Amino acid sequence: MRNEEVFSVRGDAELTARAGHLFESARTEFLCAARDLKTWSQPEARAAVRNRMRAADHADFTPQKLLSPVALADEEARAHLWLVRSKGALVRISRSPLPYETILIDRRVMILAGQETPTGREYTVTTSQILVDGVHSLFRAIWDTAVDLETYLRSDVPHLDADVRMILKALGSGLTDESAARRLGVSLRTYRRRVAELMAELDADSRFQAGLRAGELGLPH
Amino acid sequence: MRNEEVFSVRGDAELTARAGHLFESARTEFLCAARDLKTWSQPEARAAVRNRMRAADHADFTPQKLLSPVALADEEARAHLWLVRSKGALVRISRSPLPYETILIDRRVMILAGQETPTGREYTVTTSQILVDGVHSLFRAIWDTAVDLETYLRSDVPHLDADVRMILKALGSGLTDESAARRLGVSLRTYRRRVAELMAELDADSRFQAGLRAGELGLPH
DNA sequence: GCCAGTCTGGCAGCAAGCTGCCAGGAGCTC
DNA sequence: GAGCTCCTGGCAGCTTGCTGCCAGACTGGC
Repeated sequence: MRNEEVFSVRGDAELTARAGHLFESARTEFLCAARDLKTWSQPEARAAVRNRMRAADHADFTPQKLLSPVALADEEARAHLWLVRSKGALVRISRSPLPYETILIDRRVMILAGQETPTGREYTVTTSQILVDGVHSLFRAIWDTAVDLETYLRSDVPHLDADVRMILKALGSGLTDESAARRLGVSLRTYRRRVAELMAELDADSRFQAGLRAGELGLPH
Repeated sequence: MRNEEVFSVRGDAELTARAGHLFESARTEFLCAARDLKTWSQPEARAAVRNRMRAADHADFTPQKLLSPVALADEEARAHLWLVRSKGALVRISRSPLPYETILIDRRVMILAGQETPTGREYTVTTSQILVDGVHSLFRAIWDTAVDLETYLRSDVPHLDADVRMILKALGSGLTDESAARRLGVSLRTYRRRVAELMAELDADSRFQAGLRAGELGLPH
């Protein structure tokens, strides 16, 4: 393998210096997987992608951002994501943590970020076609099972809420309302009220649809 | 980056020669993502893993195989998977194609397979920690959303069946049985019969549960 | 205290879903 | 054609789910 196909840099400055042009060179595809929005914060890279966005007609250049749910933790982050989205990027949320950030450009270049260290984050840049293709297919696999930002937010219900989880669990276990209500120690009326609320939150017209949504979002987890 | 951290080989013989010892060296983790069972067919590698399995106490060494649904196409493949599973490996099925095969050993070594060529398949082997960690986290993400072999087979229904898809779609769209039956041009009785059959196939007691299963399995796709 | 707001559970009635039964019809073999 | 199987759809009766309405209970503020 030719040595120049893989190299590492340490710190954002060095990354910008040695790989900044790669961001500019994006032509058809810009895939980004990250835990949150902090990693790719180098202004230069952002600017490069922004320029690219401006220049391109969006039909053939749509960045795709794949994030874990923690990226939605604060309002600022959400606002930024909506902005990104409004500019034509696709944003999806994966259930998994994605601790190591990844960027794929035009199925040609891959940039992987390592852990933060005192001397700066280390990045590995590669153009090895096998490595890029392999990671590309993994990215696609996660992308396919991730849910769209809008869908995610629309049903980003308080599922931390223990009550709702109980209802979901009861529904998912296939009990009748009567047994479920008894098991949860509430009246039939209240149980059904809860179910109706849950269905409203999931924007579902039927229980089947509610189950479907819940399953798609992986809610019982 | 030190050059020896990444190298490529062409053909199974060369892979075995230069990386065979890595298979033997697996101590705690052996992750494998593949489209089907044909790729990692080199007897030497298989034997190495088998040896490893025999030697280890299974509590701290469980290979994890992640496959796409096409791996279940024929009976022979299914039988093999059951065998693998009975020996302690975990097998999961991902909805995505996974065209490029990946092996991760002890979070230390990664082997990616490229496309088949006339002179043999090309493999890239790397021990770069950043690359390995990055791919490892992507693998984990897919693994988390993939379904267990048993679960998959239990409900590996003929969803290729256009009829069933229609029913699912109708249910998923939140129509009442009456509208759905009208839309599908069947009687209410028949529609409900179909729904009941579907529920039986999904092993569901309630429509919610059926929806949940369907959602988990990504059936509307 | 009194008032407002929120949550609960019973009741009642309707809508939706489920299923056993049976009558037809299509396609098949003999 | 007779006999058979498989599928369909109507009917009927039952269960389950859904929801509006109202009464009671609790909380917090004034």
